[in-house]
Amino acid sequence: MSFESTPYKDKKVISIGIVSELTGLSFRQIRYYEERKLIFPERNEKGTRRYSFSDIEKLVEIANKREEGVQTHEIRKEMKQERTKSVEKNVLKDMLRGQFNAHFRNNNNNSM
Amino acid sequence: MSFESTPYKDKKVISIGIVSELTGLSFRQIRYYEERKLIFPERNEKGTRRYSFSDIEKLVEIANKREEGVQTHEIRKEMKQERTKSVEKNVLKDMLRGQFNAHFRNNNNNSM
DNA sequence: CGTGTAAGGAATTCTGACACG
DNA sequence: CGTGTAAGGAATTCTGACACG
Repeated sequence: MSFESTPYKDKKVISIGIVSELTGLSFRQIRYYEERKLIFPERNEKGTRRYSFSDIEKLVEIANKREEGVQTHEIRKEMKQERTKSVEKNVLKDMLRGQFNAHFRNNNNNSM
Repeated sequence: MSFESTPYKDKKVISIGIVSELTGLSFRQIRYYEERKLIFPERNEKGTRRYSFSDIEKLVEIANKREEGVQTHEIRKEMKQERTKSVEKNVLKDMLRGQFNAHFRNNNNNSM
C-alpha cells in the first residue's frame, strides 16, 4: 500500500572520487572501511565501486568516530546496535499502525 | 523556517556512464541534449560531467518525447512552460501559507 | 591497526570531426 | 536534426604490496 518509489538515498550510483570529495576521506580510507565491513558499495559490471548517499552519511559518521580514536571494530559493533534499534522501531511502528487501522477500520468512509 | 537539508535529488554527483545505464540513452544522446540546453550537468575540476537524479528524470521524459517524434526545440519550450507553472504553484503556496499563518497567528499555543 | 604511496593495467570520459539523411 | 563512430589524450579506478608504527 505504501510504496518507496524513488529511494534516491539508497541508490548506489556514486563513484569513489565523488565520495572522497564529499566526505574528505582518501580512497584508501574508503576502501579500508569496506574491507572492515563498515560499508557495502555495489560494483558495476567492470568492477568499479558505486556508493549511495546513505553510504556517504555512514562514512561521515565513521570519520567522526575515528577522530575520537574509536577503532573500526568498535564502530562496527555500534553500527550493528543501531541497526537493531532501527528494526525494533519498525516493529513498534507496525504495531501502532495495526492498532490505528483496527480503530478506523469501520468508519473511514469520507476523507481520502 | 523550512529547510531542505538533504536535497539528494538535486545533488550533481552521478557520472555519465551511470546515467547512460539508468536511462538507456547513449553518451552521445545525453551530451547532445545538454548542447540543446535541455539539461545542465555540472563539471568537476577536471571537466567530467556530474548529473543529479533530477537530471535523470528529465532525461527519461526527454527520451519519451523524442520517441513520439518531438524535436529538442519543442521539448525545450515545453520544459520552460513546466518551470513557469511550477513557479506559479509556489506563489500560490506562499499566498496560502500567508493566509494560514495570519489565521493562526494568535492561537497557536498548544500542538507542536 | 589504519593509512600513505608507487606500480601497472584496465576502464571512463572528453572534444572535435566526419558521416548519414 | 539527431545520432553513430573512430581517434587520441587525459583522468579515474582497481588490486596487491611494501612501509611505518
